[in-house]
Amino acid sequence: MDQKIIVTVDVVLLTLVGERLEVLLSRREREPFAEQWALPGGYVHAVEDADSLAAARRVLREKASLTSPYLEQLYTFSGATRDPRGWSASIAYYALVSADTLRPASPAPFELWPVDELPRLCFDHARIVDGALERLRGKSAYSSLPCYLLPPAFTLTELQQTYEHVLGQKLDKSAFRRKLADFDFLEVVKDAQRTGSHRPAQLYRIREEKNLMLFDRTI
Amino acid sequence: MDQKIIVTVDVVLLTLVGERLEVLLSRREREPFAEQWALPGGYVHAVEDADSLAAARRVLREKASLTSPYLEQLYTFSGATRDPRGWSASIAYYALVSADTLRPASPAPFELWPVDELPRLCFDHARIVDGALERLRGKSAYSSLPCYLLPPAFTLTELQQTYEHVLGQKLDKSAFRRKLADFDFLEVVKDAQRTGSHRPAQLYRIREEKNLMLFDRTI
DNA sequence: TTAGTTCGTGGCAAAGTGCAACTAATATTT
DNA sequence: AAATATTAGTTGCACTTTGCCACGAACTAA
Repeated sequence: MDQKIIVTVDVVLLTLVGERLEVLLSRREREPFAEQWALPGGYVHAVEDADSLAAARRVLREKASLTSPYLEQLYTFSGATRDPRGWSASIAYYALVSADTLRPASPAPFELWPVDELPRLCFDHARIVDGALERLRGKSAYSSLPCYLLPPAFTLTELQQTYEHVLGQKLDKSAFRRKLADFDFLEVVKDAQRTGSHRPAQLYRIREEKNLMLFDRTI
Repeated sequence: MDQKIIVTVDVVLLTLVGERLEVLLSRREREPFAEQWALPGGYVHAVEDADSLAAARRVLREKASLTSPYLEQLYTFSGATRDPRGWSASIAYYALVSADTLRPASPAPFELWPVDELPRLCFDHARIVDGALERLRGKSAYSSLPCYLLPPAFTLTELQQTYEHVLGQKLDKSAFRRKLADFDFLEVVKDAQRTGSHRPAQLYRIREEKNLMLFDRTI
């Protein structure tokens, strides 16, 4: 080994609050940059973490009490100058959760910030957030990724609006539903409807055997 | 820092030889696994490498005398058990080059192996190769990535065949050319034709201002 | 009952795609 | 010199997919 290298994981946890994507930030407890806003993260613990995914899960568990959101490796940001302590590599992950997942812990050591009104972030964390947004938006056009921003059961209109907010464009209702039917990764939740102020809407969920679906064309 | 962590870069260099994708492998010079086949790679040098991309470039320069191929970060493979020396993280990159780029250095410390007839590889390098192939194949369906498996100037038939070999399926000639025209990232090389045993073919190159193009639909 | 709103589906014109035939340009053969 | 073979590049057309809009269905509220 050439010299000691700092290895951390950082997690970009995204959720949809109303029409806006928000990201979970926490105040750093230690130097450098103590008290400033940063992504939840920390050193990889070689004794405790089997791999970097396990480290990311641990971070989410410790900082946001989350157990199993959608979690995917994003990119590794590295270099000599991104951390004042020395040459560092941050293995970045991004996580998607429904907004209500975060409600319970209210007096929490974290806050949700809209992605287009972020405070100044430590290190290169602003770039990491940008990378996560680019990945989310790019991948959402041809995958079922936005489902993970919703609770387990949702209506087709809710799903369409989620796609619209993530992609930043309106979609056609009938074309959207035709494609959902073609791709065939949802199933109706029997006898479950979203009952509101008007005609009730059928609830759907991701079919159990399907995980993230990649489509052969755009949604 | 919790404990010392090994940080390396490994590069999956892919090229198209005839109809088959091949990957560059080299024999390891040191323990562990000395003399066995592995991806070109090595420790990140904190003093020498500005970041992991620079480290990957250095590896390619040292092991394959390559200066500027298409080079993109793939994924970071990490964990306590993938390297017998301890907890390690390999920041993996993949590179694409045209076959003729590798011809010059003939008595070289590396060999090209067809991706579906690989020898036993060290560490988890077989998984890393799989990841690179998955990325290449996935991304090729909606991007100009396969261009980088060709020399700077090429005919449209050569480009179509490259797509076909990477994607593993035949494409329609007229639809393929219509889409190339729509996406508009190629330009004719004036007065340059591939002259063979029959009708000559116009040579094209990637338009200078365009880098990797992502299409809004499949090629 | 009636009006208002959202859910869900169907029709249709326009755009995109797959298939095959056609013309063009060259080398090779006769 | 003419005919043949082969690859390059284009065109026409049927078929599929998409975008747009409207309609009926189901519920709440007045």
